Amino acid sequence: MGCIKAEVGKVNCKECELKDDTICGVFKEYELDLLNQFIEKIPVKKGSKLFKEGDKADFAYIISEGAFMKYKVHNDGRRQIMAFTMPGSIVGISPFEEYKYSLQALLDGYVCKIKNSGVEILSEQNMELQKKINEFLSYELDKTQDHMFVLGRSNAVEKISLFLCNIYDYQNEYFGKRVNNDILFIPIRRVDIADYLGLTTESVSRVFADFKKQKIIDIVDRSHTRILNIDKLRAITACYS
Amino acid sequence: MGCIKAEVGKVNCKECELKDDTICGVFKEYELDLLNQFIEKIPVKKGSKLFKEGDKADFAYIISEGAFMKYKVHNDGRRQIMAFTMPGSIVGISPFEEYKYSLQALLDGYVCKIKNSGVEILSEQNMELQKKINEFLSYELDKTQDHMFVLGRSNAVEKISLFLCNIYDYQNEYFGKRVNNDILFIPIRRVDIADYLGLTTESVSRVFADFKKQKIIDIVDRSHTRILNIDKLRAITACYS
DNA sequence: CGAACGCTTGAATCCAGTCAACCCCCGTGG
DNA sequence: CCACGGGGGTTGACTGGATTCAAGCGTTCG
Repeated sequence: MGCIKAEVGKVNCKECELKDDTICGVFKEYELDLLNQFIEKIPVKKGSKLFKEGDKADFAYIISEGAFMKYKVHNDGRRQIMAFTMPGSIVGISPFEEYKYSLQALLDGYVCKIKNSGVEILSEQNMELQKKINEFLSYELDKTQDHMFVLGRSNAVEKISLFLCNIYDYQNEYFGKRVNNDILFIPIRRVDIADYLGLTTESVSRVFADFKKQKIIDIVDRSHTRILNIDKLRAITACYS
Repeated sequence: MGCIKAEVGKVNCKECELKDDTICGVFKEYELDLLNQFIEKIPVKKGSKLFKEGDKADFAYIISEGAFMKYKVHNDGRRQIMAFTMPGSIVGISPFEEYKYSLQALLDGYVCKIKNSGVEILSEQNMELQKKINEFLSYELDKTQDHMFVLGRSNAVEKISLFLCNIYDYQNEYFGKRVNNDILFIPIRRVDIADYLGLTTESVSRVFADFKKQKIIDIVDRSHTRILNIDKLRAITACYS
């Protein structure tokens, strides 16, 4: 992925390749030194949790490398994954005392850890940051509401189609010609896809198998799916245009 | 409801009984005069739409009286209601060019209409407002994510139970002893409840009938439901605690 | 190597959707 | 006054899509 593997610990925000794609982009050159004092870059192991729902919301995290999922679990074990979160995003930023969701890593990666109190200090001096956070939250809200539609009003085939289209578009937008656009890297287990789309693992498996039989996709391996007929996928999701 | 029926048109924000329950509460006494210049109070007819998804997002609205629903419709007619919105809330506030959802009135009421550009001007001078908007968005996001869980991981009985519990709690919190706490005023058609919960009208009807047979509720009329056994409802939704 | 995990597939089940009929209420207009 | 129509709601019979349960396979990893 196109981001630097900075040393762990203190980093130099000025040299961060990702900064213009994140919330850090609001800072002027001279402000980045200040930002540096609040930020620490730390590695994250696949499967580990940055925080859990109910934990004290002390830190926000800017994702530098890797991929994460936000989710809520109820006491009978049912889980709903709210969103997958990719490099450049900020998570855990919160005006609440406690986190409202849990965050788990899908891959090894790096995050820039910053005190939420630090964000607050910075944003009191930087109107642009406030505005950016606003925009970010509005954007998150809209994405979440779109996903509500998927959960409430789509069938299994439509859910998986849209899921694949979204990943296809993401991969094309962010990597362009640098990767094979037709092979999607999906480091997400079936059970996580299921909990994201409001299905069971079996149903996810069956729809994938069905798409394969129809030659819409090819299942390369657990985490790679080749798109053979994007038009057909788009047709299935046409009503979401 | 406990809010003033101000004259239509220009209003005096200083005298608004609702102001401390809304985003307007951030303004100092002397700032309310400035706010006045941006705000206009207008009546809203039941069934009318304040705006539709895709409309130019020129105005935000603070709900003074009435009740509204936010929703998205797809081109094949399927609809998902995102949330119901009550007095004190602000809707349509947006950093985007266009609204991302539609807003329709469930009841006759009043809203305070304010230019989004005005909100922007005000918030550049008032850090508290920015912060309040942030809090509001974070709160909305959390509520939305909770509802995602309902849509993705609950069955029909749980959905209706939670729906009723939420209204019960809302009514008790906001009206306290002033109204009969057991009779819920639900000015929402079955089809709207269905589109909110990801069900069909028939299913909603059936669950209501089932609850009635179990003496959990009594259906007074179309828009009034009496809660006979709140404990049983809470038990059904126990996993959401 | 064995155990655990993740994934797939099949068969049976069931919950919610679909289709259809009917009711009630209410407003309208002859 | 009543007839009519339409919107909203309910109920029943049937259907079907997704879940559940169960078995089996391949891969990974201690």
